Amino acid sequence: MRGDTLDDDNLLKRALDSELPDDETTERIMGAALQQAEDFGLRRFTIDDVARRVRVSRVTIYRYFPKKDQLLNALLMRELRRFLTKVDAVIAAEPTPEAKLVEGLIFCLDFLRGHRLLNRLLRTEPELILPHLTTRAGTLIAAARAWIAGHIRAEVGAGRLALPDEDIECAAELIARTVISLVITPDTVLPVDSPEGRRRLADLYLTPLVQTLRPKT
Amino acid sequence: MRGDTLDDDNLLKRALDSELPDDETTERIMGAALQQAEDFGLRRFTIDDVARRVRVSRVTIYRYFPKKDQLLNALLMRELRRFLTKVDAVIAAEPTPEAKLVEGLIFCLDFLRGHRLLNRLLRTEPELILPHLTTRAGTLIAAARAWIAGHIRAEVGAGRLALPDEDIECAAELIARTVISLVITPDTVLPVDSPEGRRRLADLYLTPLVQTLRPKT
DNA sequence: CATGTAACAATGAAAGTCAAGTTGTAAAGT
DNA sequence: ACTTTACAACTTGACTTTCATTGTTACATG
Repeated sequence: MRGDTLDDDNLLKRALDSELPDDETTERIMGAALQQAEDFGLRRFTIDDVARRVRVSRVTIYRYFPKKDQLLNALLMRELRRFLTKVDAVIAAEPTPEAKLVEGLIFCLDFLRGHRLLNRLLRTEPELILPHLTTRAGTLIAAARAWIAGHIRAEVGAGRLALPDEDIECAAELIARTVISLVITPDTVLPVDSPEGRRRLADLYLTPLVQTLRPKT
Repeated sequence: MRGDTLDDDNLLKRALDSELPDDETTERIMGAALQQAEDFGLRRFTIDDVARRVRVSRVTIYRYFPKKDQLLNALLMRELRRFLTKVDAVIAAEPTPEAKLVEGLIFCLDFLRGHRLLNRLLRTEPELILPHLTTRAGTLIAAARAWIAGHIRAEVGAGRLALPDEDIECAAELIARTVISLVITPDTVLPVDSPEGRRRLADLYLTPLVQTLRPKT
C-alpha cells in the first residue's frame, strides 16, 4: 500500500478513462473486495479474505491483480466512476441549468452521505482517509472544482447561462467545499433530508451562485 | 490529556466566560506554553519544557496549573477568546450588515489561516486535531453557527436586516463550513489574498446569503 | 509568601524483541 | 484456467523492558 492513489492529479479523468473490467471474474473479485472493505475496513484488508469470499484461490487473485495496490486502486476508481457517471446521468436528465445544479447536488449529497465504504472509513479509520479530504485535499478539490466547472461551462456554451470564467471556478469550488464539508461532518441544521427543504436550500444559496443577475452590479 | 476540551458544548461561551489571567506569572506561563506548543507541537509538550522556558521551577507551574490539562485548556480558551474578541471588534467597527459580514469573514480567514499553532498542529499532528475539525466537528460547527447567527440576529433586531430565523441558521452554517474548509484546506482558486478579490467574493457569494431580496420569491 | 530543591510512586510513551500473519513468486498438479 | 504447495521477504501485533513524564509531598530559601 505504498502508492497513494488519492494524491494524484486528474483523479477524475483517470477514473473515467480507466478501462472497464472485461472479465467476469474480475468483476466478482472487485465485488468481493468492496464488500470486504465495507465490512472490515482497509487496515485489516487481506487478499486472503477476498479470495475466501470469491471462493477462489489466493493465487488467482494475484493473476488478476498482481499487486494489492492495483486491486484497491481499481476499487476506488470503480466507485468513483460509478459516482461520476450517475451524477452525469442525473444532470443530463434535467432541462434547465438551475435544475441540473439542484438535482445534481442533491444526488451527490445522497450518494456520498450514504456511501458505505466512505462512511466506514471515516468512522473506523479516519487517520487513513481524513488527510486526503482535508489537509491534502488540494488536488481533490481542484479536481472536483474542474469537474463542476466543466458542467457549468457546458451550460454557458449552450447559451443557457452567462457567467464569467473566473466566477465559474469560484462557484464550482464553493460547491465542492460545501459538499465535502457535509460529507465529513454530517451534523447539520440544513434541511438536506427533506425534498422541500433541499429545494429551498437550492433556491436560496445554490442558484444565486450561477446567476448572471447580481446585486450591486 | 484525557479531558477533551474541544468536544464540549457551548465552547465559545466558555471561552468568553473563562476568567482572565489575573496574575502576571500566569500570563508568562501561558505565553511560554503557547510558544512551546507552536515550536514542538502537543505530542511532545511537557511541563518541564515550559518551566525551562519561563525560567521557573516545574513545581511552580503546578502551583498555577495543577493539571497539565488545565494549562492546555487555558491556552486554547485564551486563543479562542483572543480570536472572538478581535472579530467582534472588527464587526462592531463596521456600519452596515454587509460590511460587517465581509470584513468579519475576511478577518476570520486571515486570523485562522495565519494562526501558527493551528497550522502547526494541522501539519505535524493531524491525527490530534483533524477529527475535531471534521468527523466530530458537529458541536464546533454548531457553536460557530450559533455565534454567527447571533451576529446576524443582532442586525435583524436593529432593523438593518430582515431575514427569517431558519434562514439565519442556514446562512450561518454555510459560512462556518466554508471558513473551516478554507482553513484545513488552504489551496484555493478563490482570491482570498487580494483585497479586491475578497471584496468581489464577498459581493458575489456572501452578501446574497443575508439579503432579504431573493430571486424567485 | 512565592518560589526552589529533592525525592517519590504512578502513569505513559518509546524501543526493542519475538512470533505470527501477509505479500508476492514459483513450480508442478488437475 | 484454476488449484495446491512451498517459500523468502516483508509487515504487523503482542509483549516486555526501559525511560521520561506526571503529579504530589516535605522541606529549604530569600
